[in-house]
Amino acid sequence: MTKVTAIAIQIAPGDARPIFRQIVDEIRKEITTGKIPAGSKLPSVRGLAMQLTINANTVAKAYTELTNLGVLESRKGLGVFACEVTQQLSSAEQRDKLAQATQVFINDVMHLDFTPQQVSDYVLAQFNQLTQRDKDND
Amino acid sequence: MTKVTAIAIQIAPGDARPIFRQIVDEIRKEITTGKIPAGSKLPSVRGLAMQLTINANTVAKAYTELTNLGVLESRKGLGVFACEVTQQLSSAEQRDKLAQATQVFINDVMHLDFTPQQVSDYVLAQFNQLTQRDKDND
DNA sequence: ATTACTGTACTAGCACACATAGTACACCTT
DNA sequence: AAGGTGTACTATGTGTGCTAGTACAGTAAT
Repeated sequence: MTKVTAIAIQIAPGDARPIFRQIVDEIRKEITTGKIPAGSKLPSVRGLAMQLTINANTVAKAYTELTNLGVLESRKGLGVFACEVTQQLSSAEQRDKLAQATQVFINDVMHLDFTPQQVSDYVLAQFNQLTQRDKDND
Repeated sequence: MTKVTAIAIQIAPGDARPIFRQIVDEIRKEITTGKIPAGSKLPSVRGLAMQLTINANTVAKAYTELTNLGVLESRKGLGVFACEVTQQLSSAEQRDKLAQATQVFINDVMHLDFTPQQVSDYVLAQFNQLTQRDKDND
């Protein structure tokens, strides 16, 4: 039997995001950072639902979206697995996503009393810290 | 009669944000960048609703939120006006908001094939460009 | 005072997303 | 054959967004 990779998700009631989206974001992050190795098996929809004390359909919805994103691969009767390759977007699409996310981000922080340089520096620091922490956890 | 500052809002049907939020974001941005001068009068809830062909309640909802944010000031029977001072958040609250927005932003872009430095540079460029464009439009 | 304009506060209805619950089916391993 | 897997339904309840209509209080101009 393939070893099932445990997932340390915590559903936050105060989080504005719906439950299925919290699951999508968390699993995607853990796969991107390598916490969930490529090819490893994830908990079953019923198992993860039991663990998080939520409905199995909610987990299935998250898994479906992750499958459509190319992050997960599901095999009927077997389970869902982390994909080997996760990057299928073209350069143009990637620039598009970066531009869109940046616009939302700037719209959020432009009302604060920070200079563009301060914001940019903070982003860099946080981004690097996240990458560094993931390496430590390997 | 006080001159009413026109608002060049366009409601985008494809936008995922609800209508009242698009209004909030746009007005807040125009006030932050100075396109809407402090103290100037904004269109009435019914007027702006007519202009955007939406319901007056939706505009009222946006105005209420902007008033709670301290961006607008409303006077019964007179109208709503852009506030003089818009910053009432403490340093701690501002850092909090920056941290939260940054976390969401990184979570969005970390799946792309960009280095932290590239992302940080792009944020800086876009932020500066926005500030610059606003100065040009003065 | 009357009129017309302002913001504000309700109620009602409709549509949609989210989440739960239950059931059923096809697939795979044991 | 049995049990665990993903998947696909239906039904129900809840909350949000938006529209529509009505009503009320405040302000300004006449």
